[in-house]
Amino acid sequence: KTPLKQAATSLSVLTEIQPDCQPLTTPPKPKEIPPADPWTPTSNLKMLISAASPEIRSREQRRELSNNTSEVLQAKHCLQEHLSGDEYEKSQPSRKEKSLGLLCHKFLARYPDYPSTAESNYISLDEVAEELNVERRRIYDIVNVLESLHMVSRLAKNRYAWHGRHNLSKTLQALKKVGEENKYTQQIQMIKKREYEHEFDLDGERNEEMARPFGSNEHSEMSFVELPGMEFRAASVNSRKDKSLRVMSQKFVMLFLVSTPQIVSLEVAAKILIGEDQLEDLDKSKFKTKIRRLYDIANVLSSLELIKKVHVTEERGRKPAFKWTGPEVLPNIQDTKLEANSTTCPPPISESITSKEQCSKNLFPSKGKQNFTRHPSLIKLVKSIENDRRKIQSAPTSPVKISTSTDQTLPPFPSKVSQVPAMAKQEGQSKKAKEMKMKLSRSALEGELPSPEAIPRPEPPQPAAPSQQPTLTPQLGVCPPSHSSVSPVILPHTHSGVSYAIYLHPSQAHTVTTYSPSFMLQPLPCANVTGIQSVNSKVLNKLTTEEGDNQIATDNPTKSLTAKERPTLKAEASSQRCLKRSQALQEENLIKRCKSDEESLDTSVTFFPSGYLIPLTQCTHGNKTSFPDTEKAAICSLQCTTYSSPIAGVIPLTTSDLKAVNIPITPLNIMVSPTSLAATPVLSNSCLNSGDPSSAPNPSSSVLNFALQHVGLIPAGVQVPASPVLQHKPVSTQPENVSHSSGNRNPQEEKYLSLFSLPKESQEPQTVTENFFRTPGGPNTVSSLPAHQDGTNRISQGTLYIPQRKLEVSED
DNA sequence: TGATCCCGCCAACGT
DNA sequence: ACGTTGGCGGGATCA
Repeated sequence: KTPLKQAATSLSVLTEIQPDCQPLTTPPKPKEIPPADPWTPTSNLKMLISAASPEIRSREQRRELSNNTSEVLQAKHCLQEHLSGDEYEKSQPSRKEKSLGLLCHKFLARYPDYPSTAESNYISLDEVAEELNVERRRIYDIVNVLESLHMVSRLAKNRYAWHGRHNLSKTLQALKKVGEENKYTQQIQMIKKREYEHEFDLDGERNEEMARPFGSNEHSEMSFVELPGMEFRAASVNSRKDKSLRVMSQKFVMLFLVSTPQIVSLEVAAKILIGEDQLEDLDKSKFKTKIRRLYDIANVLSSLELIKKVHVTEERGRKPAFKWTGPEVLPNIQDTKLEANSTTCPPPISESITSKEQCSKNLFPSKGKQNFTRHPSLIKLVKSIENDRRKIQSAPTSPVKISTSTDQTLPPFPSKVSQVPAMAKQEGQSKKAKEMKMKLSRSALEGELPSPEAIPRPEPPQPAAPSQQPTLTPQLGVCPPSHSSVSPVILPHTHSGVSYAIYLHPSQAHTVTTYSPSFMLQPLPCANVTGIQSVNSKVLNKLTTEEGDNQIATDNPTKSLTAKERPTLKAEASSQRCLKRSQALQEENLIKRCKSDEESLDTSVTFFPSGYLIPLTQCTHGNKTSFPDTEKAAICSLQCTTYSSPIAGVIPLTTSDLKAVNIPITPLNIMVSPTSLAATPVLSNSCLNSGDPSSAPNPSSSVLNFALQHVGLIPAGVQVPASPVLQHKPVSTQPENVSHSSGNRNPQEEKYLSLFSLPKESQEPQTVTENFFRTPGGPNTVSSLPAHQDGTNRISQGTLYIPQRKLEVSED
């Protein structure tokens, strides 16, 4: 059965790429079949082209495809050349044409990003291997990493189920969480520090310090594969103990999610991954092997557009690294985001399911997808739920230890084994309850929202269902939905086809709902820093739009739908470039201003904690949940103590708490500066924040996480070294994270986009400063906007950043 | 050259 | 015993 290496026929080759979603069934393209020998180089090229073309066709702009695309294009060129003088067939496919990245693209092209729940997308390794004409071994590489992201799950022997990106955000959240728990951030710094030291003192004996394992608390070998929530892998058929690739892939991703400038160099990643298991064996060959593997993983992740390759230039030279380009991962909250313009963007559908913890307002969980796109979805929902349930039941019983996310409380996802039983239990109530709930929520919604269009997702009351769908959102129970004020409002745009996005501070959200849109204009006048920004952004926006750029917000609605189903890739936000520039400028300034060093670092460290107020409420809720019981109990208590001070009314420094609102009224995207809006103190926000699906990640939770880290850190005895250890990243870098991918843009991102719409990002190298000193206010403000994305940023606002090293990141 | 990473041997596993 | 998975690292390619 193993596919013969070269046996594949050209026919099969032609097959791939159908935009259509049905995978296995894709009928062979009738296209022309080269009469002659199937294996001429030409045929290969054709194959490549065919693979590439769909993407090309799509309006791309996005440099996004970056490597892969370019490769394809190159291949194409080659083809042309060859065609003209095809006699001497070039050698075979050329290494590039066989690259894992390309292969992965082809693989991904066969399945929809967001497969409908109903349909079962099965993957047969044999078939795929045959059709793509590669050895099965290669498919394993791809599938393994996809599996680590829960984009596929193994069903049985030669079978996998395709989930697409539905679970992605949940998975990423989980990974982020685990990463945080593992203190990867610290580990990274540690490594950097070491390197740094090495640079200076060449003697570099890796003695004492080097050898010691990171942080005092050995996060034991939590290196297991975690199954974040959802996927319950087919119990029975679990294969060999997961060893590397899968785990490695997850860890690799964690590094991105945890590190601030979301850039991770291979070297660092390899060290961390190695270090984790074995203590230091600086085995060179081992290192090399690790790197090799990382390339494999990186290729797949690149194809998924989650990362992209860049080069980091330090004094030492240029090092290969990767930058996260995937969706921003919110802290635990869930993100039901309110999609401001669901129309335009492919909905992040699955988005995570929220944790029930939040009171979210999920009432309006709009996951964009269904809300606007299709109603009948309800039915589907139910179905999917059932499906999920089924899965759960079948979940493996083997205990997996997952330190991570398992919270017994209401885990955002039902994953851990331990949870399984609970879930099963729920089953009973299951459907019916859900349905009822749905109804309720729906009605509630309708009452609130003027337009019937928005269909609220039904929420399971409890912890629920592991459904992959976004559907299950938060529970009503916690927070009565009734509060429009609290929750972000989505106004379905009824009239004009155009969707608008308005971002408001949570506090104002209700206002919006309640009042006429006219009020929207008010905020604009506000002049704080942010306000200024917003103005600029507006201008920018306009410009961009005119250019015909791919402004997501303005794009035509129809497109989104299509896009959703299509495997194609989205381009990167055009805005990046601008952002980068601005960042660069800022950085420059900053750098000039501060050249401090280690000392400063110390300072910063010290200051860190101070300056933030954390809303109490949240602490209780979300946080609690977030910690795993036992082990972290201690920490937890600590945290609670720390944070419990009643500061409910306080608003986090960050300006970022914006809410997105979709309003039909004005055709413009109006950005309200958060700050201005923020002027009004937020009421009890626990609910607000946490619940708000739309943008802000739950601040408190983020804070907690952050705090956790610190707590752990400090007590841990890991004193913060004077060196480059602290790395909080300036928000500025964040913009890069804007996701282009089809569906996963979250509101925040949207906000971002709107704020800065810039010409698409170029490939020029950008310079990034890892740590710099940041002053409140001032030019940096801009950068702070995106800050709310994670707690860290939020916190960091008051912090000082010291320029540590300047890195140049260049893209290929 | 160094960065990438394809290839496929072959061991661990499942059945 | 045989087929499936998938570590692993040599060494070919690419830049």
